[in-house]
Amino acid sequence: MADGGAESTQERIRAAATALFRDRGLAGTSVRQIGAAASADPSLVIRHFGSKELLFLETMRVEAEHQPLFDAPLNDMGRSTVRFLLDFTDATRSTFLALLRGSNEPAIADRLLDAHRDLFVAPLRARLTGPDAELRAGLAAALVGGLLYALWVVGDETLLATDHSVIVDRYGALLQQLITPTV
Amino acid sequence: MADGGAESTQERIRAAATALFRDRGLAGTSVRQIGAAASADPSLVIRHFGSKELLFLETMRVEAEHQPLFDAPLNDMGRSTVRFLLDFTDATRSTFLALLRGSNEPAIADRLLDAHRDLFVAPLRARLTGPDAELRAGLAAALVGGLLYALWVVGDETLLATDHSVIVDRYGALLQQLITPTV
DNA sequence: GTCTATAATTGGATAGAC
DNA sequence: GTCTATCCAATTATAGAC
Repeated sequence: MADGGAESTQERIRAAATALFRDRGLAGTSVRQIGAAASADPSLVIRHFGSKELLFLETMRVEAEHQPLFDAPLNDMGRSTVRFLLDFTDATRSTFLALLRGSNEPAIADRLLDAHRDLFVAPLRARLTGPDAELRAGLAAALVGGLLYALWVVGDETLLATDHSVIVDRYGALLQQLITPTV
Repeated sequence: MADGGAESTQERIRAAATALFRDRGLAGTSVRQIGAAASADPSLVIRHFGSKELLFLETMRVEAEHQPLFDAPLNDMGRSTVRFLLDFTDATRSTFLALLRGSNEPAIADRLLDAHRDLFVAPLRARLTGPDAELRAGLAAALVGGLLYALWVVGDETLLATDHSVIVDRYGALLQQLITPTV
Protein backbone atom coordinates (compact mmCIF):
# COMPACT_ATOMS: atom_id res chain seq x y z
CA MET A 1 0.00 0.00 0.00
CA ALA A 2 2.93 2.29 0.41
CA ASP A 3 4.22 1.95 -3.11
CA GLY A 4 2.84 3.89 -6.00
CA GLY A 5 3.47 1.37 -8.73
CA ALA A 6 1.04 -1.40 -7.85
CA GLU A 7 -2.68 -0.87 -8.08
CA SER A 8 -5.06 -2.58 -5.74
CA THR A 9 -6.92 -5.60 -7.04
CA GLN A 10 -10.11 -3.57 -6.99
CA GLU A 11 -8.57 -0.95 -9.21
CA ARG A 12 -7.19 -3.54 -11.59
CA ILE A 13 -10.65 -5.06 -11.88
CA ARG A 14 -12.14 -1.64 -12.51
CA ALA A 15 -9.63 -0.87 -15.23
CA ALA A 16 -10.03 -4.24 -16.92
CA ALA A 17 -13.82 -4.00 -16.83
CA THR A 18 -13.76 -0.50 -18.26
CA ALA A 19 -11.71 -1.62 -21.22
CA LEU A 20 -13.73 -4.77 -21.87
CA PHE A 21 -17.12 -3.17 -21.52
CA ARG A 22 -16.11 -0.40 -23.91
CA ASP A 23 -14.82 -2.90 -26.39
CA ARG A 24 -17.43 -5.64 -26.24
CA GLY A 25 -20.37 -4.23 -24.36
CA LEU A 26 -22.21 -5.65 -21.37
CA ALA A 27 -23.53 -8.83 -22.96
CA GLY A 28 -20.26 -9.50 -24.73
CA THR A 29 -18.18 -9.41 -21.58
CA SER A 30 -18.16 -12.12 -18.93
CA VAL A 31 -17.16 -11.85 -15.31
CA ARG A 32 -14.55 -14.49 -15.97
CA GLN A 33 -12.99 -12.44 -18.75
CA ILE A 34 -12.81 -9.43 -16.46
CA GLY A 35 -11.09 -11.47 -13.79
CA ALA A 36 -8.60 -12.89 -16.24
CA ALA A 37 -7.78 -9.48 -17.69
CA ALA A 38 -7.25 -8.12 -14.18
CA SER A 39 -5.18 -11.15 -13.10
CA ALA A 40 -7.66 -11.61 -10.32
CA ASP A 41 -10.08 -14.31 -9.36
CA PRO A 42 -13.52 -13.93 -10.95
CA SER A 43 -15.16 -14.16 -7.56
CA LEU A 44 -13.47 -10.94 -6.55
CA VAL A 45 -15.23 -9.13 -9.35
CA ILE A 46 -18.57 -9.83 -7.73
CA ARG A 47 -17.23 -9.43 -4.25
CA HIS A 48 -16.01 -5.91 -4.87
CA PHE A 49 -18.77 -4.60 -7.09
CA GLY A 50 -21.87 -6.60 -6.29
CA SER A 51 -22.81 -7.77 -9.76
CA LYS A 52 -21.75 -7.48 -13.36
CA GLU A 53 -24.36 -4.85 -14.14
CA LEU A 54 -23.42 -2.74 -11.13
CA LEU A 55 -19.82 -2.86 -12.27
CA PHE A 56 -20.94 -1.81 -15.73
CA LEU A 57 -22.82 1.18 -14.35
CA GLU A 58 -19.89 2.01 -12.10
CA THR A 59 -17.40 2.09 -14.94
CA MET A 60 -19.43 3.32 -17.91
CA ARG A 61 -19.64 6.98 -17.03
CA VAL A 62 -19.03 9.74 -19.51
CA GLU A 63 -17.03 12.50 -18.00
CA ALA A 64 -17.95 16.04 -18.86
CA GLU A 65 -14.25 16.29 -19.68
CA HIS A 66 -13.14 19.81 -20.19
CA GLN A 67 -16.50 21.04 -21.48
CA PRO A 68 -15.31 23.90 -23.63
CA LEU A 69 -18.86 24.59 -24.75
CA PHE A 70 -19.75 26.78 -21.84
CA ASP A 71 -17.18 29.32 -22.92
CA ALA A 72 -17.67 29.27 -26.67
CA PRO A 73 -18.96 32.48 -28.26
CA LEU A 74 -22.65 32.18 -28.88
CA ASN A 75 -22.50 33.08 -32.54
CA ASP A 76 -20.05 30.24 -33.22
CA MET A 77 -21.54 27.68 -30.89
CA GLY A 78 -22.98 25.56 -33.68
CA ARG A 79 -19.57 24.86 -35.05
CA SER A 80 -18.02 24.54 -31.59
CA THR A 81 -20.57 21.92 -30.59
CA VAL A 82 -20.00 19.82 -33.68
CA ARG A 83 -16.26 20.04 -33.14
CA PHE A 84 -16.78 19.08 -29.52
CA LEU A 85 -18.42 15.86 -30.64
CA LEU A 86 -15.88 15.09 -33.34
CA ASP A 87 -13.08 15.58 -30.84
CA PHE A 88 -14.46 13.09 -28.36
CA THR A 89 -11.74 10.89 -26.94
CA ASP A 90 -11.90 7.22 -27.79
CA ALA A 91 -12.89 6.61 -24.19
CA THR A 92 -15.87 8.95 -24.32
CA ARG A 93 -17.01 7.67 -27.66
CA SER A 94 -16.81 3.99 -26.84
CA THR A 95 -18.46 4.50 -23.48
CA PHE A 96 -21.30 6.27 -25.23
CA LEU A 97 -21.65 3.37 -27.63
CA ALA A 98 -21.61 0.80 -24.84
CA LEU A 99 -24.42 2.66 -23.09
CA LEU A 100 -26.35 2.99 -26.31
CA ARG A 101 -26.08 -0.68 -27.16
CA GLY A 102 -26.98 -1.71 -23.65
CA SER A 103 -29.94 0.63 -23.45
CA ASN A 104 -32.45 -2.18 -23.51
CA GLU A 105 -31.76 -2.40 -19.80
CA PRO A 106 -33.68 0.35 -18.01
CA ALA A 107 -30.83 1.25 -15.69
CA ILE A 108 -28.49 1.64 -18.64
CA ALA A 109 -31.04 3.64 -20.58
CA ASP A 110 -31.21 6.03 -17.62
CA ARG A 111 -27.47 6.41 -17.66
CA LEU A 112 -27.53 7.11 -21.40
CA LEU A 113 -30.16 9.77 -20.90
CA ASP A 114 -27.95 11.33 -18.24
CA ALA A 115 -24.99 11.34 -20.58
CA HIS A 116 -27.04 12.87 -23.37
CA ARG A 117 -28.30 15.61 -21.09
CA ASP A 118 -24.96 16.39 -19.48
CA LEU A 119 -22.94 16.48 -22.68
CA PHE A 120 -25.39 17.79 -25.26
CA VAL A 121 -28.58 19.29 -23.87
CA ALA A 122 -27.31 21.14 -20.81
CA PRO A 123 -24.47 23.12 -22.42
CA LEU A 124 -26.82 24.19 -25.19
CA ARG A 125 -29.76 24.92 -22.97
CA ALA A 126 -27.64 27.12 -20.72
CA ARG A 127 -26.92 29.49 -23.54
CA LEU A 128 -30.33 29.68 -25.18
CA THR A 129 -32.99 32.25 -24.49
CA GLY A 130 -36.58 32.65 -25.62
CA PRO A 131 -39.88 30.87 -24.97
CA ASP A 132 -38.97 27.81 -26.99
CA ALA A 133 -35.43 27.49 -25.69
CA GLU A 134 -36.18 24.09 -24.18
CA LEU A 135 -37.42 22.74 -27.47
CA ARG A 136 -34.57 24.22 -29.46
CA ALA A 137 -32.04 22.73 -27.06
CA GLY A 138 -33.70 19.34 -27.44
CA LEU A 139 -33.68 19.55 -31.22
CA ALA A 140 -30.10 20.77 -31.23
CA ALA A 141 -29.03 17.86 -29.06
CA ALA A 142 -30.83 15.47 -31.41
CA LEU A 143 -28.97 16.98 -34.32
CA VAL A 144 -25.63 16.50 -32.61
CA GLY A 145 -26.59 12.98 -31.61
CA GLY A 146 -27.37 12.26 -35.24
CA LEU A 147 -23.74 12.71 -36.05
CA LEU A 148 -22.77 10.30 -33.31
CA TYR A 149 -25.32 7.85 -34.71
CA ALA A 150 -24.28 8.19 -38.34
CA LEU A 151 -20.52 8.13 -37.79
CA TRP A 152 -20.04 5.63 -35.04
CA VAL A 153 -23.11 3.45 -34.80
CA VAL A 154 -24.10 3.13 -38.43
CA GLY A 155 -20.66 3.86 -39.83
CA ASP A 156 -21.72 5.92 -42.87
CA GLU A 157 -18.76 5.68 -45.19
CA THR A 158 -19.30 8.99 -46.90
CA LEU A 159 -19.26 10.86 -43.63
CA LEU A 160 -16.35 8.87 -42.25
CA ALA A 161 -14.33 9.87 -45.30
CA THR A 162 -15.22 13.54 -45.01
CA ASP A 163 -12.89 16.09 -43.46
CA HIS A 164 -13.91 17.11 -39.98
CA SER A 165 -13.60 20.74 -40.95
CA VAL A 166 -16.22 20.29 -43.66
CA ILE A 167 -18.64 18.63 -41.27
CA VAL A 168 -18.01 21.32 -38.70
CA ASP A 169 -18.83 24.01 -41.22
CA ARG A 170 -21.88 22.54 -42.90
CA TYR A 171 -23.51 20.72 -40.01
CA GLY A 172 -22.52 23.44 -37.57
CA ALA A 173 -24.28 26.03 -39.69
CA LEU A 174 -27.55 24.14 -39.32
CA LEU A 175 -27.07 23.74 -35.62
CA GLN A 176 -26.36 27.44 -35.30
CA GLN A 177 -29.84 28.24 -36.54
CA LEU A 178 -31.35 26.52 -33.53
CA ILE A 179 -29.00 28.42 -31.23
CA THR A 180 -29.48 31.86 -32.71
CA PRO A 181 -32.62 31.79 -34.88
CA THR A 182 -32.74 34.45 -37.55
CA VAL A 183 -36.52 34.53 -37.91
CA MET B 1 -51.85 -28.31 -44.93
CA ALA B 2 -54.97 -27.52 -46.86
CA ASP B 3 -56.48 -25.21 -44.29
CA GLY B 4 -55.67 -21.53 -44.10
CA GLY B 5 -56.04 -21.10 -40.37
CA ALA B 6 -53.01 -22.98 -39.11
CA GLU B 7 -49.52 -21.70 -39.79
CA SER B 8 -46.64 -24.03 -40.23
CA THR B 9 -44.33 -24.48 -37.31
CA GLN B 10 -41.62 -22.65 -39.17
CA GLU B 11 -43.87 -19.66 -39.65
CA ARG B 12 -44.93 -19.69 -36.00
CA ILE B 13 -41.29 -19.70 -35.00
CA ARG B 14 -40.56 -16.84 -37.34
CA ALA B 15 -43.44 -14.80 -35.99
CA ALA B 16 -42.54 -15.47 -32.37
CA ALA B 17 -38.89 -14.63 -32.96
CA THR B 18 -39.77 -11.41 -34.72
CA ALA B 19 -41.85 -10.23 -31.78
CA LEU B 20 -39.32 -11.28 -29.14
CA PHE B 21 -36.27 -9.86 -30.90
CA ARG B 22 -38.05 -6.55 -31.39
CA ASP B 23 -39.06 -6.44 -27.77
CA ARG B 24 -35.94 -7.69 -26.02
CA GLY B 25 -33.18 -7.69 -28.58
CA LEU B 26 -30.80 -10.45 -29.56
CA ALA B 27 -29.05 -10.95 -26.24
CA GLY B 28 -32.29 -10.66 -24.29
CA THR B 29 -34.02 -13.42 -26.18
CA SER B 30 -33.22 -17.12 -25.82
CA VAL B 31 -33.94 -19.92 -28.22
CA ARG B 32 -36.05 -21.52 -25.51
CA GLN B 33 -38.24 -18.46 -25.20
CA ILE B 34 -38.78 -18.41 -28.93
CA GLY B 35 -39.76 -22.06 -28.91
CA ALA B 36 -42.16 -21.55 -26.02
CA ALA B 37 -43.79 -18.53 -27.65
CA ALA B 38 -44.23 -20.49 -30.87
CA SER B 39 -45.51 -23.59 -29.06
CA ALA B 40 -42.71 -25.50 -30.67
CA ASP B 41 -39.72 -27.38 -29.42
CA PRO B 42 -36.60 -25.24 -29.04
CA SER B 43 -34.63 -27.63 -31.16
CA LEU B 44 -36.82 -26.80 -34.14
CA VAL B 45 -35.75 -23.20 -33.92
CA ILE B 46 -32.20 -24.19 -34.71
CA ARG B 47 -33.25 -26.90 -37.13
CA HIS B 48 -35.20 -24.50 -39.30
CA PHE B 49 -32.98 -21.43 -39.15
CA GLY B 50 -29.48 -22.67 -38.43
CA SER B 51 -28.67 -20.53 -35.40
CA LYS B 52 -30.11 -17.82 -33.24
CA GLU B 53 -28.16 -15.08 -35.00
CA LEU B 54 -29.23 -16.29 -38.45
CA LEU B 55 -32.82 -16.22 -37.30
CA PHE B 56 -32.26 -12.70 -36.00
CA LEU B 57 -30.89 -11.55 -39.34
CA GLU B 58 -33.71 -13.34 -41.14
CA THR B 59 -36.42 -11.62 -39.14
CA MET B 60 -34.97 -8.19 -38.38
CA ARG B 61 -35.41 -6.57 -41.76
CA VAL B 62 -36.80 -3.09 -42.22
CA GLU B 63 -39.15 -2.96 -45.11
CA ALA B 64 -39.00 0.06 -47.34
CA GLU B 65 -42.74 0.15 -46.67
CA HIS B 66 -44.58 2.48 -48.93
CA GLN B 67 -41.66 4.89 -49.34
CA PRO B 68 -43.60 8.08 -50.00
CA LEU B 69 -40.39 10.02 -50.15
CA PHE B 70 -39.69 9.34 -53.80
CA ASP B 71 -42.80 11.25 -54.78
CA ALA B 72 -42.64 14.16 -52.36
CA PRO B 73 -42.18 17.60 -53.90
CA LEU B 74 -38.55 18.63 -53.61
CA ASN B 75 -39.21 21.93 -51.95
CA ASP B 76 -41.10 20.22 -49.12
CA MET B 77 -38.93 17.17 -48.82
CA GLY B 78 -37.35 18.24 -45.54
CA ARG B 79 -40.70 18.18 -43.80
CA SER B 80 -41.79 15.04 -45.63
CA THR B 81 -38.70 13.18 -44.52
CA VAL B 82 -39.14 14.12 -40.89
CA ARG B 83 -42.78 13.12 -41.06
CA PHE B 84 -41.76 9.86 -42.69
CA LEU B 85 -39.61 9.04 -39.67
CA LEU B 86 -42.18 10.12 -37.11
CA ASP B 87 -44.79 7.95 -38.83
CA PHE B 88 -42.72 4.81 -38.66
CA THR B 89 -44.80 1.82 -37.66
CA ASP B 90 -44.00 0.25 -34.32
CA ALA B 91 -42.58 -2.67 -36.25
CA THR B 92 -40.14 -0.55 -38.22
CA ARG B 93 -39.10 1.44 -35.20
CA SER B 94 -38.50 -1.51 -32.92
CA THR B 95 -36.66 -3.41 -35.61
CA PHE B 96 -34.39 -0.43 -36.09
CA LEU B 97 -33.72 -0.31 -32.38
CA ALA B 98 -32.99 -4.03 -32.21
CA LEU B 99 -30.45 -3.66 -35.01
CA LEU B 100 -28.93 -0.62 -33.38
CA ARG B 101 -28.54 -2.29 -30.00
CA GLY B 102 -27.16 -5.43 -31.56
CA SER B 103 -24.70 -3.56 -33.73
CA ASN B 104 -21.71 -4.75 -31.77
CA GLU B 105 -21.98 -7.86 -33.93
CA PRO B 106 -20.48 -7.12 -37.35
CA ALA B 107 -23.22 -8.91 -39.27
CA ILE B 108 -25.86 -6.90 -37.45
CA ALA B 109 -23.94 -3.68 -37.98
CA ASP B 110 -23.97 -4.42 -41.71
CA ARG B 111 -27.70 -4.88 -41.62
CA LEU B 112 -28.13 -1.61 -39.76
CA LEU B 113 -26.06 0.17 -42.37
CA ASP B 114 -28.27 -1.34 -45.06
CA ALA B 115 -31.38 -0.13 -43.29
CA HIS B 116 -29.93 3.34 -42.86
CA ARG B 117 -29.04 3.55 -46.51
CA ASP B 118 -32.30 2.14 -47.83
CA LEU B 119 -34.57 4.24 -45.67
CA PHE B 120 -32.68 7.49 -45.26
CA VAL B 121 -29.74 7.97 -47.56
CA ALA B 122 -31.06 6.54 -50.81
CA PRO B 123 -34.36 8.44 -51.05
CA LEU B 124 -32.55 11.68 -50.29
CA ARG B 125 -29.60 11.01 -52.55
CA ALA B 126 -31.90 10.23 -55.47
CA ARG B 127 -33.35 13.70 -55.39
CA LEU B 128 -30.23 15.75 -54.80
CA THR B 129 -28.07 17.35 -57.43
CA GLY B 130 -24.78 19.18 -57.34
CA PRO B 131 -21.15 18.22 -56.73
CA ASP B 132 -21.58 17.69 -53.00
CA ALA B 133 -24.86 15.77 -53.27
CA GLU B 134 -23.31 12.68 -51.72
CA LEU B 135 -22.13 14.61 -48.68
CA ARG B 136 -25.39 16.49 -48.29
CA ALA B 137 -27.35 13.22 -48.45
CA GLY B 138 -25.10 11.76 -45.78
CA LEU B 139 -25.49 14.75 -43.52
CA ALA B 140 -29.24 14.81 -44.10
CA ALA B 141 -29.50 11.14 -43.18
CA ALA B 142 -27.49 11.83 -40.03
CA LEU B 143 -29.86 14.61 -39.14
CA VAL B 144 -32.88 12.36 -39.56
CA GLY B 145 -31.17 9.60 -37.61
CA GLY B 146 -30.59 12.07 -34.80
CA LEU B 147 -34.31 12.26 -34.28
CA LEU B 148 -34.51 8.48 -34.11
CA TYR B 149 -31.68 8.54 -31.61
CA ALA B 150 -33.10 11.30 -29.43
CA LEU B 151 -36.70 10.11 -29.38
CA TRP B 152 -36.43 6.37 -29.20
CA VAL B 153 -32.98 5.45 -27.98
CA VAL B 154 -32.29 8.22 -25.49
CA GLY B 155 -35.93 9.08 -24.83
CA ASP B 156 -35.58 12.85 -24.56
CA GLU B 157 -38.63 13.90 -22.61
CA THR B 158 -38.90 17.36 -24.08
CA LEU B 159 -39.01 16.02 -27.61
CA LEU B 160 -41.33 13.15 -26.71
CA ALA B 161 -43.78 15.69 -25.33
CA THR B 162 -43.61 17.91 -28.39
CA ASP B 163 -46.26 17.83 -31.10
CA HIS B 164 -45.11 16.04 -34.20
CA SER B 165 -46.24 18.97 -36.32
CA VAL B 166 -43.84 21.26 -34.48
CA ILE B 167 -40.94 18.89 -34.97
CA VAL B 168 -41.84 18.47 -38.63
CA ASP B 169 -41.80 22.22 -39.14
CA ARG B 170 -38.70 23.16 -37.21
CA TYR B 171 -36.47 20.17 -37.83
CA GLY B 172 -37.76 19.80 -41.37
CA ALA B 173 -36.74 23.36 -42.16
CA LEU B 174 -33.14 22.56 -41.25
CA LEU B 175 -33.18 19.40 -43.27
CA GLN B 176 -34.58 21.31 -46.24
CA GLN B 177 -31.45 23.42 -46.36
CA LEU B 178 -29.37 20.36 -47.14
CA ILE B 179 -31.82 19.32 -49.83
CA THR B 180 -32.17 22.67 -51.55
CA PRO B 181 -29.30 24.90 -50.39
CA THR B 182 -29.98 28.60 -50.69
CA VAL B 183 -26.39 29.67 -50.88
C1' DG C 1 -41.55 -32.77 -39.81
C1' DT C 2 -41.64 -33.21 -34.93
C1' DC C 3 -40.23 -34.27 -30.37
C1' DT C 4 -37.39 -36.45 -26.34
C1' DA C 5 -33.33 -36.35 -24.34
C1' DT C 6 -29.11 -34.59 -23.64
C1' DA C 7 -24.61 -33.09 -24.87
C1' DA C 8 -21.16 -29.62 -23.92
C1' DT C 9 -20.28 -25.29 -22.46
C1' DT C 10 -20.76 -21.16 -20.12
C1' DG C 11 -22.91 -18.00 -17.32
C1' DG C 12 -23.26 -15.31 -12.63
C1' DA C 13 -22.75 -15.81 -8.02
C1' DT C 14 -21.48 -18.01 -3.29
C1' DA C 15 -19.17 -20.55 0.79
C1' DG C 16 -15.47 -21.00 3.34
C1' DA C 17 -10.49 -21.68 4.09
C1' DC C 18 -6.42 -18.90 4.55
C1' DG D 1 -8.31 -8.97 1.13
C1' DT D 2 -7.58 -13.05 -1.57
C1' DC D 3 -8.17 -17.53 -3.56
C1' DT D 4 -9.96 -22.58 -4.12
C1' DA D 5 -13.66 -24.93 -5.13
C1' DT D 6 -18.09 -25.27 -6.51
C1' DC D 7 -23.08 -24.55 -6.95
C1' DC D 8 -26.76 -24.05 -9.84
C1' DA D 9 -29.11 -22.24 -13.49
C1' DA D 10 -28.98 -21.16 -18.16
C1' DT D 11 -27.17 -21.19 -22.72
C1' DT D 12 -26.83 -22.99 -27.82
C1' DA D 13 -26.85 -26.82 -30.35
C1' DT D 14 -27.10 -31.89 -31.61
C1' DA D 15 -28.35 -37.07 -31.94
C1' DG D 16 -31.66 -40.12 -32.76
C1' DA D 17 -36.35 -42.15 -32.03
C1' DC D 18 -40.95 -41.66 -34.00
